[in-house]
Amino acid sequence: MTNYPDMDIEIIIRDKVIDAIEKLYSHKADPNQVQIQNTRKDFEGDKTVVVFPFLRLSKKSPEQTGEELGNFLTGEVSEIAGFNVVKGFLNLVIDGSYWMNQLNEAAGDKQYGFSPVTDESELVMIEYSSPNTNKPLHLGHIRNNLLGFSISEIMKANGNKVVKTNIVNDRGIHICKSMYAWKTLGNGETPASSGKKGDHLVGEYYVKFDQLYKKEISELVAGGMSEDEAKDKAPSILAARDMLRKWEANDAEVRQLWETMNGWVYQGFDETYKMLGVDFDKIYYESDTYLIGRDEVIRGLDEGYFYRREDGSVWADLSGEGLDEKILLRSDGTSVYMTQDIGTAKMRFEDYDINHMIYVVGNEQNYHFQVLAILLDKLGYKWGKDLYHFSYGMVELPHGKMKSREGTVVDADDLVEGMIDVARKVSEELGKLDGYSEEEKNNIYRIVALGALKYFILKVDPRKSMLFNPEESIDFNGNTGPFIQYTYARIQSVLRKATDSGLSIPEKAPSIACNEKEIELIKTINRFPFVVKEAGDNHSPALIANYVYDLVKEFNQFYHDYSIVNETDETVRSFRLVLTRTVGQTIKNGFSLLGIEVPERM
RNA sequence: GGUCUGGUAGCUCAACUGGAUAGAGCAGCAGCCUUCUAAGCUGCCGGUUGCGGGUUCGAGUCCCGCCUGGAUCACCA
Repeated sequence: MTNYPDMDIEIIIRDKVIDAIEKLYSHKADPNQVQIQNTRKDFEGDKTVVVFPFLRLSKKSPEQTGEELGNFLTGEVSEIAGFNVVKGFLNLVIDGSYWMNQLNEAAGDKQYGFSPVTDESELVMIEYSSPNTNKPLHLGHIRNNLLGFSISEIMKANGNKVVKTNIVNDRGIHICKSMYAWKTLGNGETPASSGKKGDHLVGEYYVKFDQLYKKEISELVAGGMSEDEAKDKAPSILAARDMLRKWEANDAEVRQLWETMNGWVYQGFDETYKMLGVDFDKIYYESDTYLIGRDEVIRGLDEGYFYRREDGSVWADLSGEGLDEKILLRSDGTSVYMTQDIGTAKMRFEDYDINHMIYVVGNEQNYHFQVLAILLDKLGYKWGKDLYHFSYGMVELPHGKMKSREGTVVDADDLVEGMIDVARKVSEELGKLDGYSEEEKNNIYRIVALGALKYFILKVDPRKSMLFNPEESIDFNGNTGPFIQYTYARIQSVLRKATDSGLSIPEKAPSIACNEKEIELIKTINRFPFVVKEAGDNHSPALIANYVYDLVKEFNQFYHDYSIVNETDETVRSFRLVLTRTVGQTIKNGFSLLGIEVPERM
């Protein structure tokens, strides 16, 4: 009999299964053939070994093979207290003392489930958000920001150094449109003079430009011009293009206006970011990177990776990679989106010693990143083909995609504000916060509202598109952020009650004979570090969200069925208090990976 | 049209990457507060996993063909 106190039970089982196959059937089993999973709840046992893969080696029935393996394992591993075989599944019963140890591994560890970041840790740079500075953030950006922030936290928890970065698309024709509209129609309106948030104000002028442009087009078409020509000749678009040229030529007046309006937008964005609880370690601006990108393209041209057409435009021929040709510089020498991304990548790798680069960008840009990876590779960057495009699905409304022109955009600030209103209403109806100051209450409304919104978005598989119905407010009951926050607050309430009545909660749980719910809870807590790792490997906050929900559901059943503070057996009470506290800690840790706060009361 | 991607309960989502009887929430119905927070707990109802083949001990998951939604293929970003 061997004891492996600190080793994970699954590793032990895997090793011993391989031993067993060798001893019993004289075959070497491939470790990958050994499939171990948590036993489903409707069967007796804790860990299950799938025996089908070994039938070829044992040349016996699934039942008999399972029996033989079970007998071997029970004899070899002290933690295995018994087993049963159902069809081709060997269910192992793990001794209660093992679970008690597992609980005490987690108990009192504020960093439970997280791997430490060390000097040797790899550096992961994560780009997310990446707004244009001509309009405010909307629901699509919210998904991006929440995913980006959460992935960053998850990568940290997996022991990586993380640099959160943002590339701000602060130049280009779209910015000039807002600028032109403001200049001609704005009468000097400012955020201060109008009381409007800066990004919203600039966004209004972007819309006004579009209206003006459309009007001019229809007038020109009415005057006999073709639509294509009208689009090209409308006075407003000519003026915007002129501004862009002046901008590139460093025209003082245009630059001044550009800086002023962008300043308004940044102030607005900062508010929104702050409210969402997201931040960045390093911000890049397209206005700083596009020229570097242009130089890189020229270098690629000189070195023969790209070619120039007769009109002067520069292209990459990717037909060898099964893709099309891609433009890199316009015939007038100005740069496109791709150019800028090449420059930004170069700057980043000069600024940091990056091991992994992750771009959090919607799946509508899959092609773009496929091309970017190839281009960087061609330009000689060894990390080019290794960049990871975290491609997430779109947020759809009941009537389809958000269209700014059709007014179906769900504004980020409005959405958060609306959520806070709902949180306030729900909370006031329940009346549990009576006696708190307005400030305390407002903070709780904020925490709950954001918890609801963030959980709603993060619980779905990021790769899939998701539906948001603005008509129905996000739920606060069931599988939701507030339900989980509520359970956390409830746990804190129990712990307060314990200390208030003079009970001390020990660091480690005393050994007791656990009931089924307690074992289930420990098993669930025990899964957390694996879930964190899996979430990192799969880049999926949803795995964390679904896990925390499982844990909380489990706890609420336990809470309903058993007393904690009111338990009369002192040892059992101590054990349950430690268990309860550990569940609370695990909820908090899990939610921190989603960027969701937990309230002490609600 | 080429490429990529999705289709699971009335609705919104899961399913440990090929494992046991496909699970939750919402909505609907029926119960549980004199006791640690009822934003909770317990039941009931709800499914031919788009359709048809194939691969194997075993398929929602892998392969092929249809049906169907979406994205993308610009001197837009």
